[in-house]
Amino acid sequence: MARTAGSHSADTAPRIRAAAQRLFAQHGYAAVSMRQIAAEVGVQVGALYNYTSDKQSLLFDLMVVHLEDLLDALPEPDTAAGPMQALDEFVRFHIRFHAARPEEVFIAYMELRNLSPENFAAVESLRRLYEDRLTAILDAGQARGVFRVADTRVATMAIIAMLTGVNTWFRETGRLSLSEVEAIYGDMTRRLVAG
Amino acid sequence: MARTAGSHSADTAPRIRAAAQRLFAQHGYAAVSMRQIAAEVGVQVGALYNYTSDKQSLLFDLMVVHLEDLLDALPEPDTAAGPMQALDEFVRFHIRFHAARPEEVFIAYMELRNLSPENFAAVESLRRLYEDRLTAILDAGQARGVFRVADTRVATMAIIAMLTGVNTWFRETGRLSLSEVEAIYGDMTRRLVAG
DNA sequence: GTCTATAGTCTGATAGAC
DNA sequence: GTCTATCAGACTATAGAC
Repeated sequence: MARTAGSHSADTAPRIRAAAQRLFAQHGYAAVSMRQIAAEVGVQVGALYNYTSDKQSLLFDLMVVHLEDLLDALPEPDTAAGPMQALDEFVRFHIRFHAARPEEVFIAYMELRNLSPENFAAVESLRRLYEDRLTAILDAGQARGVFRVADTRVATMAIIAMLTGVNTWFRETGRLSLSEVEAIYGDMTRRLVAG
Repeated sequence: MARTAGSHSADTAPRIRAAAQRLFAQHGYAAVSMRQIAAEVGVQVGALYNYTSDKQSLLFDLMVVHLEDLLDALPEPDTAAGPMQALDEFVRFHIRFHAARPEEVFIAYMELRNLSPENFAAVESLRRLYEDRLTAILDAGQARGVFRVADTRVATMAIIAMLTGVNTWFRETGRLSLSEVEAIYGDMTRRLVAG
């Protein structure tokens, strides 16, 4: 595959993605200029528009890929194992996945209002699919009498908020290891829903 | 008290505050211009600088006043009543206070990275004081054997994240009333820490 | 206290050379 | 595919008239 004249690097596209992600997470979408992104990549601003139609779709792509990765990576519950183990697996997965991607998570939560209405709707429906996976676990546990929850939808929102909150304070170099944190949150979540 | 020549309204200051709060919450600090704020108030942009030294201190003031109000409004635990009741009161207070101030809460969480380093430190120390109030309740309950928590600091962060998350989905016109929500979260929190 | 005018800089996006 | 140059407008903050 011959390079087009003037092409200096075959992987400009992922480098633009990475630069946008880093800068959006650090300064916020609205505060970052296309020129800043170009400088981080090492190209001039005009070159960015070979890879993205505009700044908005740079943000939208980051969010969609993140949420699609999240949905793809979430393990299917082992129906033979029961709801309690499914819940435990969800908790550990959520914490591990989110701790590994602090920038993506930050952007996905903080920049929702900078999406166009259509893009916002698309992102929200992906997020809703993820929430539904936890609600299904809670409903199954409730039906079998393993869980006793006043409202599975409210419990879903409560648990996800609690788990995602880990990203606001957890540091690799901190007092607790990630697996200790997983264990503590696993315990808290079990107690939250136990029948 | 005579009006200065050219003064059209004695309460321009609070109207600037209100406009900044509304616009920052809706569009984000970085996306809002001083001209937009001035237009919302009904003055020209130059007039704003009679009331604020710059855009940054507009944001900082909103956050500080919000957090000071929060700390002032938080009831002192009734030491005779015991930790379980203190926890319940904290939960209900937190949900009620935050539900009543969605804009302030949104700004206080989303715009931290737009604070200057000194302003960020000041805001973080106020937030820390609030967190400490919950940690103290958990420590007291732990000491008396009423609570059984693996780590009171982690439980503090988990509970506050869970409670604050209510603001992302609760609507006055929704399926549940605010007092129903308070009751559900009160129950979940008790189970989270129960000994 | 509010106005208008302005300084100096930055913005997203495009056109056309190479 | 990347570059330079450019458009048309917006930005924060200030100065000085009233």
